[in-house]
Amino acid sequence: MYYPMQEKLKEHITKLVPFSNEEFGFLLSHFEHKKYKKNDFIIKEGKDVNNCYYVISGLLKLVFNDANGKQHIVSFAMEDWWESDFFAYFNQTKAKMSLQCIEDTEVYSISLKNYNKLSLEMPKMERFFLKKSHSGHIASQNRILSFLTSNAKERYLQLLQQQPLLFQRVPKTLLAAYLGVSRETLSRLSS
Amino acid sequence: MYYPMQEKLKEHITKLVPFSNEEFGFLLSHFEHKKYKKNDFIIKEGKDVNNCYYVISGLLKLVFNDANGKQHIVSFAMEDWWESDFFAYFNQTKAKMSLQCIEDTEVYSISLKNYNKLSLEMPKMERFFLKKSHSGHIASQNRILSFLTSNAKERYLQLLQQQPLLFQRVPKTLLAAYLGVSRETLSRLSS
DNA sequence: TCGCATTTGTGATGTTTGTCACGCATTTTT
DNA sequence: AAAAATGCGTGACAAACATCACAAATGCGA
Repeated sequence: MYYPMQEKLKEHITKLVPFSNEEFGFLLSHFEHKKYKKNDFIIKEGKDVNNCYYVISGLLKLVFNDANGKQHIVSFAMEDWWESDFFAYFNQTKAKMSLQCIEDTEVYSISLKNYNKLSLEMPKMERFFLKKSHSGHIASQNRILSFLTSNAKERYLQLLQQQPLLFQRVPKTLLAAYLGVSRETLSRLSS
Repeated sequence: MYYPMQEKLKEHITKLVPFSNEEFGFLLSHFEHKKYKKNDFIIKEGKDVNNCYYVISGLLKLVFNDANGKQHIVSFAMEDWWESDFFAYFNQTKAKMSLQCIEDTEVYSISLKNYNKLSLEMPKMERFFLKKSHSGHIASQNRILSFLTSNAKERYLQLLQQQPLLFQRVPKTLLAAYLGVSRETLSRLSS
């Protein structure tokens, strides 16, 4: 029997760190497969964050809601991304952000307990997590740099170039909340 | 004989992951101790990035210089911070940023070769690097959030609250380059 | 298919921030 | 000690961006 979801994760992981089929079967047993519908909350602000998520398919937004009711999008999590409210996850505190489905989404989830267990049992898996964390950190730094060096129009053009698919999949309002400009300004930039 | 610098690193590491004196001696042998003077470049844009640095004492800035000759400060690295141009370091490419001393600075440096060697030889050390990388990633996300949710004055006040020491140690011009505002605007905010 | 919510564009206006210019104090260099 | 560079504040003006208001278009559920 063929499991395309498993193959996706397997390729994703072994691209960075090689694993045999047996090893992969073992590490997979630490994950749970879950499906969510559009608009479902995977993580809700104020609640516990028990899991970290690998996106098999679909699209998520990691959102911070400020005191004025405005939403700010820290990241979009697409296919092959790992996402969570990492601070709350690793420190076992309540979520300050929400993780919500923009589209129907399939994920593998791993609890912190299993994350730690797996890291201890399989040093190669800890190596994988380390590499992923490095790229996440680097990606965040690049986003910081775009705020420092670029104005709204330039950030808009950079995103259009780097993630053209996003413009077909999410409403402009959300892109504005990601770019840090108002909806109206974004609308004027794109015309 | 007493080595205060070694003690600093030892405490810094064992706070997250415990090591015996023997183990620490072994891991320390993978590092080099170096001293730099104010204004020295530790990493220079366009050059190779052979090392990652732990700051024993002093103060560094991680800077990106844009096409217009403006400098943008990605981060200040103080005592107990780890810093490098991580993209260039892990991918063995030329530096896109510079790491320069704001004050006379002492560091421990580790080459990528030794970083990988150490990670393989001591799983606990890989665990330490993983935890450090997580906190770096989380810190970057918080910085992104401050750009999304706050205007110049609010970001200025947040920095003042979170890093009050910085205001005594670095010129306002650099703080402005970190906050993403012009020197003049920052000057008006603080008066 | 109808009705309603969501999405998007656009004008008018005000606020925030950047840029250029200047003066003066402080620090560094020679 | 003189000269040069750096740091810092401030005025005047321009550019970027937010906000409020409204209308048209689109999508989606009953």
